[in-house]
This record gives sequence, C-alpha cells and structure tokens, in this order.
Amino acid sequence: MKNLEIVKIFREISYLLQMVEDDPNTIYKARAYEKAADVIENLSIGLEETYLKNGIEALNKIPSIGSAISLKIEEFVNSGKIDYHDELKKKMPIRISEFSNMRGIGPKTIKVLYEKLKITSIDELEKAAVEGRIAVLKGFSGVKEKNILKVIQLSKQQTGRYLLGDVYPIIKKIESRLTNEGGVIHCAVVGSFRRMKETIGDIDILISTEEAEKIVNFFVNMPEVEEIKGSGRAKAFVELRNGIRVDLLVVPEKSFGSASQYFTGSKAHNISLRNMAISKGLHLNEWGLFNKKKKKIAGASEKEVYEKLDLQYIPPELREDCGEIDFFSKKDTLPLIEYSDLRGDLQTHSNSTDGTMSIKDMAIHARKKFGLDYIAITDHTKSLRLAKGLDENQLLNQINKIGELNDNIKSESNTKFRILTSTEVNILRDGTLDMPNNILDKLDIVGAAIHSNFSLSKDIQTERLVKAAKNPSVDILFHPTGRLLNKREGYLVDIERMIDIAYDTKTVLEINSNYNRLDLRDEHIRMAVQNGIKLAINSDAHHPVHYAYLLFGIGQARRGWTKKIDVINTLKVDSLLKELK
DNA sequence: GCCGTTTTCGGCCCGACTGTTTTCAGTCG
Repeated sequence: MKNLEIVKIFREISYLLQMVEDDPNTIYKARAYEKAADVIENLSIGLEETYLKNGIEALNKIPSIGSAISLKIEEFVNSGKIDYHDELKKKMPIRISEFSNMRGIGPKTIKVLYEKLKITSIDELEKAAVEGRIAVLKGFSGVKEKNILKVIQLSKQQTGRYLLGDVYPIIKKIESRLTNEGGVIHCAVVGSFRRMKETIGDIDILISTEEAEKIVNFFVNMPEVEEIKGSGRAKAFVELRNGIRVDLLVVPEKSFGSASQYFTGSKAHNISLRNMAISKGLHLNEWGLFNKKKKKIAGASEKEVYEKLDLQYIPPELREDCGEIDFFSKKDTLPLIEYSDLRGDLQTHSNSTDGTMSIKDMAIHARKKFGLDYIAITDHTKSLRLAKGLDENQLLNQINKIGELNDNIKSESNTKFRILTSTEVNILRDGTLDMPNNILDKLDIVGAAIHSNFSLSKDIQTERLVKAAKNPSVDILFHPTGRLLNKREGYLVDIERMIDIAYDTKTVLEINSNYNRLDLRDEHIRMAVQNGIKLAINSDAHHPVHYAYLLFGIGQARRGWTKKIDVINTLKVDSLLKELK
C-alpha cells in the first residue's frame, strides 16, 4: 500500500511550505497538501492500483486531489519519489518527523531556530536549550526554552494512541464523577471516543454549567491528574498519571448542542460543516449557529444544528467527512445497526480449549447478563496446538454435550436460549482446513480462521482465504485480516478480491469485536456492505466479561455504515440458520 | 493547491489559550 507513504510525503510538503515561504497565501497551499493527506489516509482504495487501472483521471476524481497533486501521485507511483518534495527538503534540511509530533512547537518556531541556530534535529535542539542559546533569541524567553526541553522529554516517551477498549474504563469513571458533581447540568465524553474510533489520542470532555470556574477547578484537581497543561475560563487541559491527556470544554446549557457537535469532530467533518454554513450565509462555531445579523438560530441540541443546515442528524460514528454530509443532505435514510440490535454471538470459546469457563457458564452469562438469545461455541481445532485444539472425536463429543445442555436449558428455564454447535476451524497453509467436511457438516455453523503463516505474499495469502471461502462447509471467515492493533499489521490480503469471493460464495465476514483486533476495520466494512456482503459481529469471548466487547464491534460496524439487515446475528436463530450457505 | 447554489478567480473554519508582542503570532483541536 503506497497510500501511507504518500500521506507522509504530503504532510512533509505541507510542513516545509510553512517554513520556506513567507508569502501569506502559502498557508492555503500547505493546507491543500494537508487536506489531501487526510483524505488519502482514510481512503479504502489503493492510489497505486487506482492509477494503474484507471489512470490519472481517476485520481483527479478523489475529493481534494486536483491536477497538481494527482501529477505528484503519478510521479511517486512511477519513480518512488516526488521532486518537489526533494527540492523543499534541500531548502530546509531538517528532520521533520522528529519535530512534527512535538506539541506546541510548530513550523514557524522551527524555522526561526534553523535560521538563527542551524538546528536540524531534536538532539541539536535539546543541546541548544540546555546551553541557554534559545532564551536569548528575540521572541523567545527562559519560559519557552524550558517548555521546549519539557516537550522533548515527552516526545521521547511518546506512547502514541491508546486502544479504545484500554481507556474505556477510566473514561467511564471520570465521566461518572463529573456527571455527579454539583453544578454540572450535562456531561458528555466527546471527541474520537464518541465517534468510536479504534484508537484514541486524548479524551475530550464537554460540560454544561452556569458555574464554569468552579467546574474547571474541580476538573484540574481530580485525583488522576498528574499535571495541569493549561486552564482558562472555558477550557482546561490536563495530563493524567497514566499519561493520557484530557481536554475539558465548559459551556452554558444553551450551547451544549453546538459545543457537542464542535468537540465531537472530526476536524474534517467540522470544517465541511462550517463551509456549508457559510454557503448558506450562516456562521457556525462552538457557541451556536448564527445568521447574518449574528442572531443565534440553533445551539441547544446537535439535532437542531444539523436541521438548520438542512441536514438530517448525523450519527457521531459517521462524522469523518467521508461522504456523510452529502448523504444526509438528501432524504434517504440509513437504518444503521443500533447498540441493542444483536441477538446472538457467533464466536465464543469454552475451557474445552483456550477459554476459561465451561460452555454452560458461557451460556448463562450470555443470556442473563447480556440478554443474548444464542451463542455459538467456536473452540479451536487440532492443528492449533497452543490452544489445545479439538480433534474429530472431541468435537463430536462436544456436539452431543451441547445437545444435552440445550435440552436442560429448555426444561429448566423455559427460555428459548440456544447454544449452537460450531468451531473456529484452522485454515492451513494451502487453504484447506484441518477438519474434514463430513464432521464440519454436523455443526450448526462453521467459522474459519488463519492462525499461522502470516508472512505469505499477498497473492498466495488471498488465494488461501479464497479457497477457504469456497469450501461449502465454511459459513464465516473470522478476523479476516489478522491484524492486532498497535502490535501487528496483519497478513497481506487483497480485500477487494476477498469481498468478491465472499459475495459469490455467500460467505459471511466477521467483525471481531475484541478491541485489540476490530477486524474487519471500518473502511473495509463499508466496502463489504456496499457490495452486499453479510457480516457477523462477534465478541471472540474467552471469558464471560468479554461479551462486553460487542459494544466495540457494533461501534466499528456503524463507522462502516452497517445497517441492521447487513448483520446476520441480529436475526432470530432460526432465520439465521436459514441464511447460511 | 483546491474548488464552485453568489465565484474558472479569489476565496479558503474558527475560537481559545499561551507567551511577553501592550495588540498579536503561533499553535491547537
């Protein structure tokens, strides 16, 4: 995938332009490259493939990519570099990647430091600050010099983005405390958390109150706070002991909707929305939507803000400026899957293999604590030795055992809860399965997954999955790309071909809800749904508490524009079984 | 450099906070 390489180059061009040029109009050129980088980063198609297949005109059709930038993409595909980028680097030979993630120090500051002190790297910057050569510069001071040293320390221990599931508990704890504090009218955690992004850079909290000063003070003095980064009348920024940054915005209740819209983002969505307001002669900011006479016409609720812009309410998970504004300006409706729509879970594990609870306990928790109507027990098969995978006889025994359990459930509790017989059958290197079809066909439902040989070439890996999908016994492909967030890229797979084959063979693709996986990812989900693929949202629970992960899977599904009807485990169990191959 | 329901030229999101510039530039979200 060349996309991310191009993104990096365009970001560098943007940064360098802000340093090299003094013309005030250059900032717009820089922003154009930045915007193009943002768009490419969220693209589900490959630029190289698009160009090779349909030429430069196809690149030109991508929003924010015009004639000049598409030429640069063409140049990169053909030669692996962009001359314009190299020229800019010659003019300003600094290590941009070292500076670009230093909070509070931007291109203008770096430019002065390069011109006055010939600083080109973090090491040189640190040395200059330690020696006191920065404080004496015009426009700088001892305070700023100290701040630079602090930011350098921080950037050295950069933790990057946090997994949604990792920060979820602490976010809920802080939200609950703030909600219950006297004077707080409404409290909402917004930002990328509310958009259910798979990773979170920081935590954004919005509060409506008439006692702003008191609330800001309460916030910056919470026990988790390690350091106050900044604090004003309407905003405060802190860093927690675990390193996460939390931003607070405080507004009056009558602005809660517009502030919520503004603070939820994404940034790109907000910019598009504000442009839309301008085109209607209106003005949008966090305090409200205003007309030409500066009279406020919306702001108390988000719904009101969107409606006054002639839009339907846009769910937070969709606010990425990826076509949602256009879509919701029309009368079409999008019956997105809701967080309460799942009736069952089609990947769960018991202590027969690498789970930690009995089948019966997994079932009881699913029914009583999570309100599910059915689960499939998908223990691993024999070739996954690490997980004590089941062989043919063990699997046949499990089928009998589940039959008995189902009978017991029926007679004991008079409920319709059902345990489905299933397995997570291992896909071998050549695409065959480690369990014969005559055994698999005795199961209610079959999931197949790759657990080995991750480094095969894209073609071979894709054919391996294609072969599994073509197997008439396989109903679902589990965690289809094998990625582990922040840990492992996943194996190479031609996602478009996989979607084609899934369609032809009626194979369901999984959205694995384990927050370390979230696989399929959002753009691929959207591509699958657009192509009529059916999905299953599963927890991959190895313990009953893991059923809670379904929340993250549904969030991811919504980010991929998934409708309730796209997801087979929103069906009643009988209808579900009829839907399968 | 991109883009078009006022525009193929002339616009380009917008407000808060910080620091030291007593009026604003830089940076961020």
